[in-house]
Amino acid sequence: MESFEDDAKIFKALCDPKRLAILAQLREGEKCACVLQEPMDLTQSGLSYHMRILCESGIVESRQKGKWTHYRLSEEGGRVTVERLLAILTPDARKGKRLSCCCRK
Amino acid sequence: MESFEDDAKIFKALCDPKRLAILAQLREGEKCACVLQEPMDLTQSGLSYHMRILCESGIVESRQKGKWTHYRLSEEGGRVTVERLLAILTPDARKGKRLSCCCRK
DNA sequence: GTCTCATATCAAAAATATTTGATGTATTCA
DNA sequence: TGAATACATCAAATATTTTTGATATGAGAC
Repeated sequence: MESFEDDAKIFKALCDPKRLAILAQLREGEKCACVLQEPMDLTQSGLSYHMRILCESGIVESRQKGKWTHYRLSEEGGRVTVERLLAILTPDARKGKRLSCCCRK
Repeated sequence: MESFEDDAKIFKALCDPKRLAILAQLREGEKCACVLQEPMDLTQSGLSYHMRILCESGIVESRQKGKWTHYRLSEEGGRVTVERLLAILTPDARKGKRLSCCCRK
């Protein structure tokens, strides 16, 4: 079972507008860091910081080729992310659910 | 079209372990604030802060009943959240995609 | 009406995340 | 080999989020 911290880390990757803008670029296909940085309001080290968060969440994968780093959406990472989201948001069907009663006292 | 900020706000609700723990409680069904707070390491105002973020994201709905506030997962909010996640993570199938070439210079 | 309870809101403090600029490390190219 | 390029990493500055404690609001009980 995933911990709340592990799940939080996945969704942390998605909660920043700049990272979402980066992901939007990656939907078009694999891109290297310099191409990703070009249209964005980010320094080189700023981009590197965000790419690390995206990669550590599992949502993005990277590949070295010579002096370039190429980034792409991870199929597996996306699958896990959707799976975790559904697990978090799907009501529990178990019997004997506690009611919303506040009159315990 | 959703803005990156709007989407970020949705996922911001999911990127904190305490909020994920609250959502886990709500999977069991509707609960009032005092019931939610009981098992958590949160002050009353701390819970209220997190509930606001969850409600503003659309993922949770609230209902007043006398002096109690009852919270529950929003079916519509969940649907929108999954939809946005898929939109963000699904590769773009458009023709003419830019390649990952770094050799522009 | 007054009292208590459940919750929201506010401002200050504390914690965490992001940005920035400098520096380090490979790698390519001359 | 030495210079330039692409990127990562680090520490300090800045910005944002979360926590805390005090106070406000509104409902029900008395």
